[in-house]
Amino acid sequence: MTTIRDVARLAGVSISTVSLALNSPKRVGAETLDRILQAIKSTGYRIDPVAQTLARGRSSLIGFVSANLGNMFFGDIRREIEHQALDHGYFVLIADSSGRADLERALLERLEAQKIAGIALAANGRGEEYATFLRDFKTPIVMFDQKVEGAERDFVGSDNPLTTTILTEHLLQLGHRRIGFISGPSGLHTADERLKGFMDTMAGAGVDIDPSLVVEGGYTRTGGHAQAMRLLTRRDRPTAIIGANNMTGLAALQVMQEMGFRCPDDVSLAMVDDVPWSNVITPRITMVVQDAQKLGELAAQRLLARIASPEGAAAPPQDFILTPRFVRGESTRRL
Amino acid sequence: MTTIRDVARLAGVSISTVSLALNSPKRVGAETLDRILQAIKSTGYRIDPVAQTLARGRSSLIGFVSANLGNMFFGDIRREIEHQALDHGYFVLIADSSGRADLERALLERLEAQKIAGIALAANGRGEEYATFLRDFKTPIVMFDQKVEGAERDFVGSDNPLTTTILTEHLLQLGHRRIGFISGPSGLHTADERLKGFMDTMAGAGVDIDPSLVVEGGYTRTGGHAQAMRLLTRRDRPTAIIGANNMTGLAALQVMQEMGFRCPDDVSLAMVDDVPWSNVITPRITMVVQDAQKLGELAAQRLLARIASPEGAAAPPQDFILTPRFVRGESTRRL
DNA sequence: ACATCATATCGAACCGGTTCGGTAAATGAT
DNA sequence: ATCATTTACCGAACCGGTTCGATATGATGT
Repeated sequence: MTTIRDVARLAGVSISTVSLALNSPKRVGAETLDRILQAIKSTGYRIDPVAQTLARGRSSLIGFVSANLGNMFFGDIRREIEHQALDHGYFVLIADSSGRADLERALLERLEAQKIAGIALAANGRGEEYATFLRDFKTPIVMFDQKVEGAERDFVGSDNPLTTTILTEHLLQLGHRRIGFISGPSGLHTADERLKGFMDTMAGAGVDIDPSLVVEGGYTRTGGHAQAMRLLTRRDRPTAIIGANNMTGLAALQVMQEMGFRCPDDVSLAMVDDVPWSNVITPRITMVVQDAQKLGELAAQRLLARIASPEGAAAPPQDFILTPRFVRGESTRRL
Repeated sequence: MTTIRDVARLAGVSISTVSLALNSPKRVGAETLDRILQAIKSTGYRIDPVAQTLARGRSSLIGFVSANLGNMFFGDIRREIEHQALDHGYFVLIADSSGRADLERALLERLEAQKIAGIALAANGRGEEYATFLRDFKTPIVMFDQKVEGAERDFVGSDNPLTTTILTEHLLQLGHRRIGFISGPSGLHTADERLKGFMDTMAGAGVDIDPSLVVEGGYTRTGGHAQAMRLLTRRDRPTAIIGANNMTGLAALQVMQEMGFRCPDDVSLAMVDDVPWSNVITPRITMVVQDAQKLGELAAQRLLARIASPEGAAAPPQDFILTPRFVRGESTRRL
């Protein structure tokens, strides 16, 4: 492996001059610069990113931490961030927390130890203490999807109450009153907001909510399945179900199929977020989708800006809230 | 940040002794070791992985490079590798090549510059020259899914010819003769093998193959969609279609739905590999699935073994071929 | 009691860069 | 012609570890 010293020797300059030539070429004499570049060419010199990181105290890696890469929603965001990062010379280190707050925290500390330049985080930790942890983190963090109150970080997300408000209004308009709601993990930002969107809309329409129809599916397939099963085995089962995310929504559909209910004839269904092959699923599910690509784009821009310059780093944290889009399917029918 | 020197000072020993205590504790006196550990505790010292990497010439990062993280198949493998890597103190750096060979190569070189400990690779590059590139790579590589002939690396994959052999025999038994085959990118290992499995089985059964029914869908959704469209708009369309992977298989189903064909009544369908929500897709698709988890497990074990010891590193490359499993759905019918 | 050997610890070189203070030459001001 | 300032480059310290040869001490063999 050729080092900066080899280049310096060949070009007949000191190593500090080579370093200078690499980092701020204009501060080096034109002719000297030429010789150095020539030497670099002929030796095939590649800068060692590890040594550079050690010396600079900062690497050119960006971390991406989320709960579930398998979920298309996070996958799309990841793709977009990765794309932009590569454009700016950054490499993306991806880590999957599996939704476990303790693991997530360990991952973040590990990333920090790697002197990572910045982190895009869909947080799963919660609470005062976690917010403090995030706030005091020295590495720039841009949070997406999940907002942690008190973390005082940039946040990119969707209008979550609106997602379920739209779905609930849609079902109310179709005449549904007994609506089951499979919520996400209570305490999680999006889960609480989506639940609130549902509750408020129901209350706003003067419809009583049967509390036993509001269950917690934890945003997971298995959780959604279990809770949908509970809802649908009741004698007084709901006429419609809302899944607070794609996993729980589809899990509900699966339960309907397993139990021989037809959707939407027997039970209507609506959910938040899309999945990759939704258009070959029968019936086409009515949903509210977030613009994952746009979210990723914003998150990446924000993070790169913070990393790039001291001014960017000093800017006050800002929230970016996108409006989700309603996609009508055939999984809901008029009562 | 506290460094090893702080610990040394506090424990009243030299920094080399601290390093020794950390790396081979048994070579340090019991009492000294105690003092050092105590000093580490009280200072909250964490070793700096970057400095360690620079000094050692090797990091504790493992790279995972594949074409498409969104595809559940790769996602499952990733999860398994990540899991095992974390258990052994390694961090997984994930990179998505989007199936582009040039990008993949750049990623690999970049990972190597990071002095990564090892790489799990689902290769998309092909050809003699690429094989040489992989063979001469200094970092341990374990390839999975896609085998590159001549790379002389460990390989973990499935019996690919068997995947399509099983599906083809199944369709032949049901009386199908005009079978459309949507292949993967020609030149890609699994694609070629799966195509061969189809061709050989047809030939073995004495059935003539209409070459125009064999199309290249490139393993992608869009490619599969376009080719399925071509197959299904023909006057003499096939009675059954095989998708060489999950993307192209589902794309074919989508085309059928768009064109108003019913599956399996009008056209039968079978494919290789599963997708996350296949059990809510109507009809349940007949498929041959690989054991992704097992593949990931084997790949991780192999890679960790190579990384761990010089003996492991020296072991001759070995192939691990798993047998795929047939899952009968309702997407194929007797003619 | 003396040579031999293992054990515990240390000092210094090294990994490959960055950065800052300093010097010598060139440029500009007066 | 003299002094001030800029420009181009260098030397050395530093980032935070690892590793190896050297040294001092104590144990073993005879």
